Amino acid sequence: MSTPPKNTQTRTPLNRERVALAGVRLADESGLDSLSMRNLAQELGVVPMALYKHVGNKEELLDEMINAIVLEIDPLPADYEWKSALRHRILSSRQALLRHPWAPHVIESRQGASPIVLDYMDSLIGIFIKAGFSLDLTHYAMHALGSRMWGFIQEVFPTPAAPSDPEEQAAMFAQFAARYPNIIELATAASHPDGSQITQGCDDQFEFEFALDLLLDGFDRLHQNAWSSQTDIHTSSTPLESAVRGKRK
Amino acid sequence: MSTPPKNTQTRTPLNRERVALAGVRLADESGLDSLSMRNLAQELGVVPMALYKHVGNKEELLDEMINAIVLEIDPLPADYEWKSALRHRILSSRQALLRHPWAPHVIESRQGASPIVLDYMDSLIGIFIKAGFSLDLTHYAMHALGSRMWGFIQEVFPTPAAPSDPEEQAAMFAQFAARYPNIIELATAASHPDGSQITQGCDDQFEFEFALDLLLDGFDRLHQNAWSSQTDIHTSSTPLESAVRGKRK
DNA sequence: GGGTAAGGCGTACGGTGTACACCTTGAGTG
DNA sequence: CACTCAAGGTGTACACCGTACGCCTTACCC
Repeated sequence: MSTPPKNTQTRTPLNRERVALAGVRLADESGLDSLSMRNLAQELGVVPMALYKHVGNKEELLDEMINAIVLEIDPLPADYEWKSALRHRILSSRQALLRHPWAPHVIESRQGASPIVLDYMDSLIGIFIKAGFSLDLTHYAMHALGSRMWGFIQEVFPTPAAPSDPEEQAAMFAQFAARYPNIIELATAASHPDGSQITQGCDDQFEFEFALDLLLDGFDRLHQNAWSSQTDIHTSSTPLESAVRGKRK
Repeated sequence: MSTPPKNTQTRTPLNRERVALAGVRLADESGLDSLSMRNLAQELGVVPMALYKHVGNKEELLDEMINAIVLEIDPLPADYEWKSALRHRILSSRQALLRHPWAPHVIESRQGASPIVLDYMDSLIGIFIKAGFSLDLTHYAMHALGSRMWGFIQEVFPTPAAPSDPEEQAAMFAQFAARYPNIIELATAASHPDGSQITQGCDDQFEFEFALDLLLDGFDRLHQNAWSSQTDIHTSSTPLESAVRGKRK
């Protein structure tokens, strides 16, 4: 019987990390839809079931892929001012996620954070606490950040692609303007503002920082006004109003 | 040949809406994972491929299911003040989505809004515009709302379930406290605050309204200060600061 | 009554995740 | 050296998925 080519030395055995990294690469290059256990196995020159010696199931694979990305986030500087530290951390996370466009969708589908993910969240909470925020306010601030703590926010504001044919485009535009006057007004204003500075429709980065700073400034104000969910909850139908406008009486 | 039982009158023919509604029901009762074309067909007493006479493909089915939910949202009152109108509309959307826990995940997975979804967004934009908001600010405000305009926000703040065995639980707690001191501090504070008013860990509704009001108040302040992305963008590294703190100078 | 089209049916294909049994290899030990 | 044993890779098989394609039944209209 003919001996197969001896490639024993080229075959370094797989492990959890190499599988996860290959998963990240495959998703980066071919999209999340292409990330099947079969495709991934082929990419690694291995039979599909071999992967299960390392990851248990596909969910675990996805968990591990997220871990790999979270580890790309910049560590905390030693000394910092809370707002800029949060800002920097979150924008760094955003950069990491922008390198892996499939990641937000996967993060949202996780249930139960891995230790590495918990490390990240613990560090964010630590920033608030170290700055003297009450645990109460810290709690709600973290919830208010939501997925923004990862540097992304679900884009639920689609811009339907216009057809290329100009005539058809005009017809569709007219039809659109009739039914959605406000959307059209917004869209046309954004495409050529006064200064004609904004070229394409949207500036994702600016939009993100706009909302992030709005939240951070809001936290700041509540913190300085010693906001508390306990004292506030029954004094106003909108619980923030009194604190936000300054403690009146 | 034996004639099959004549049930012609009981069999009302399917249509797009009935299929969508059945899909909503099935997802409500059995979860989104159980919503396969096969299961849905069985629920309707029909063969799987029959559905494709009405919906084209599964994505279309999901689109239609979302439409059905959006139509549950309260209509706009005739006269309104912008902040309470937005608040009411969004909280009403939240109520609709709470009845269908699978909906957020589906909404996020959509690309390209249906006419009915666009109607909803157009109405939100209209609230801002009618209140005199600049198109500029309206644009960023809508983005800042993100998925919050639907009344949900991705919960990326999991609370891993504690094991039932008390001894094991204590061990896990100690281990947790060592690695995630801030998370533990937050969690223990939330579970028995000063007034011991909060019973369970979190109050979703309050958390949601906290963040919503924080944003709405922020929009309000920017609007009153005549905020603009153009004038602001180069005067401060954090674009909001100058406007938020009041136009100094 | 004959044509027509809508709507339901049946089969089949290629894809998925993964359970289970098997085989190969290399290190450790008598 | 021979033996064991476990880790890691293999192969087959199953249930399920979305859906393409062709056929058949039924209701209606001229």
